[in-house]
Amino acid sequence: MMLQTQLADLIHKAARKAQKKGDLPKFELPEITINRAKREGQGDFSSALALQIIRPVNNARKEKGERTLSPLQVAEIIARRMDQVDFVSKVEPAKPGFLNLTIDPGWLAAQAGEITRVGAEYFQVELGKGERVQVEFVSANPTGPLHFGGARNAAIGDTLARLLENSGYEVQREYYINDRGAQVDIFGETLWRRYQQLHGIETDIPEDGYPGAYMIDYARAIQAERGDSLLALSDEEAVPRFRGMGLALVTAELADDLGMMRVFFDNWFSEQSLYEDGTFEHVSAILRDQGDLYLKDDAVWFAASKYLPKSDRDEVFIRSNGEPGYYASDIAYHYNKFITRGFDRVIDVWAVDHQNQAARMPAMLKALGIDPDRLIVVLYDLVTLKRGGKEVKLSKRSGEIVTMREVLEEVGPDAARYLLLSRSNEARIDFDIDLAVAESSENPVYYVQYAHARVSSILRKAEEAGVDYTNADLSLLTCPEELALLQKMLQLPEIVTEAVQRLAPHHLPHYALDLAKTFTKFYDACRVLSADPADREITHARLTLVRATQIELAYVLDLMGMNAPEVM
RNA sequence: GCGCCCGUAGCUCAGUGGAGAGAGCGACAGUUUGCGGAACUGUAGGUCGCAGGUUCAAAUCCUGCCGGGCGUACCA
Repeated sequence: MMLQTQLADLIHKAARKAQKKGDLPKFELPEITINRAKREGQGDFSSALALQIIRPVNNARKEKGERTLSPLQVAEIIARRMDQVDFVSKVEPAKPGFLNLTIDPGWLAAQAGEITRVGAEYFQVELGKGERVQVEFVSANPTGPLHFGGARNAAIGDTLARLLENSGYEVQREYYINDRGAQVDIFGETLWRRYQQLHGIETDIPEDGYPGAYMIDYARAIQAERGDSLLALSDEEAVPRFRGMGLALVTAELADDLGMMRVFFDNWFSEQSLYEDGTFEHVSAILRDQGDLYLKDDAVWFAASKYLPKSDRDEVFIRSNGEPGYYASDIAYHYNKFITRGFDRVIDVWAVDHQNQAARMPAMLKALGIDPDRLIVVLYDLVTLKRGGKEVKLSKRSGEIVTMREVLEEVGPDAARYLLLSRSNEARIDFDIDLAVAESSENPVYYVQYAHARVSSILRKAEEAGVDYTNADLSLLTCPEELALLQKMLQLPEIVTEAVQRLAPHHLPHYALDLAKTFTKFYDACRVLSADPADREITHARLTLVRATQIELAYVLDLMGMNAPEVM
């Protein structure tokens, strides 16, 4: 159990006991929150419980005609009722009413041994209890290569999935393929025209088609496989054929590109399939039977406003041309997620320009009888690319785009993932290519990985020297840098909990940098390896601490989908 | 116009109810015959956009305003 949870339990029990024994009046206690101390002399953790409950305490006392208490006195009362435990060495009430707790240094030192014994599991928090959650992300239109903006989606979605997997959730990663509708029809037609052009036929691509050169590459791939055998097709025959072949090419390419980013999907879900397997029909029937659909201006509308008290906006369900609207697909898709496949929770990762769409999701879920809280849409802001201090446009009017692949080839997946994760979802990112490739101190990616390489180097040297530190006397770990490192290490479960509960993966890179920093300070202050026999014991203890650090650094890097290099 | 998000150190950003607001980079001044110097130490730098309010306690919650981004389709 997380240290803070244990401390909160301890204080809760003490307060309850004080109430039972009559030291404090009886009333429902608030949830106990534990804060990390910010400065020296305030212990390691604190609780402000006494301040929070001062009013009900004194109200009750006044009713009984008793004298009122100060928050500090209440803190003292709680402190007196606290159980003795091995991990807390000091409990100090402090003005104006805090309760400061100090972690026992001996217990702290012993955790280095626990970590080496248990491994990365030591840092895992059981939050999911086996809950099945789907993370749907990227889901870019399958009409061309992934542009670099999609890389942020990939980094966020995949890291959320990793966080959840390591916190007791059963996770599925899904890519939703928008393989039907006008967009892909035009894509198919463009491809067909490009194919014809390759064979010397004079024809233009559609006006609102896809002008990018990559379309010619796809046409070449088809040409390579089928030669000119498809030229005889009529337009009516060709467009769907080319649409299908193009989609297959693009999805294979998407999977390949995402693999470069170390992102792998468990499932690629076809939008079209919702219309082939009857889901759409079924959902339509449900809504129709509930009276949620109505006809207006030759289109069928879904009465979304019925389910959202603050909104008077309805959504087109079937357009006047007879084609289902995008929202209709979304209803069917989420019916499939929650009802057909029965996920307990679904996370959709969308760019912020889909904010309105996100706001409309609760209405459909309510109409389907699904608790809207089971779906969380994670919105993230856009990415701009910078090179030489200047912004590089991700997509140009010519149809050319800066692809995720070309950026990855330049900066590598580690730097890309770290930098794309390092800002909160709502913040816009300026991705500086020059910084991403810089092998210098200004690049945090290298600082973190370098710490791991350095740790590995020490352990490698120890192994070469045949040092066996398995039964080290960890009580020797007493200097400030050693204890600071241990404190920092034990913070990870809090960070992970925060990241999972708020679906905010940006806490990871910040923590990783912090951890690397704290280790490097220890490294600088405390010599680990020594040939002097007098240093034998302390060397063994410190090697245990270094090994524990290695386990944790590797784990944090893995949560971010990054490599933990032993040599750089 | 309306809706959502953002506004914190020179720059890039953490911090969403707890004590005196943090980190990285940059600037300045130092450190080093050892485990990887891609290092370490120190200094300077802030009306937390502005104004009210709630609270024992506000960068954090509420209201209004200012500035910026995004959105406001029978597109996905």
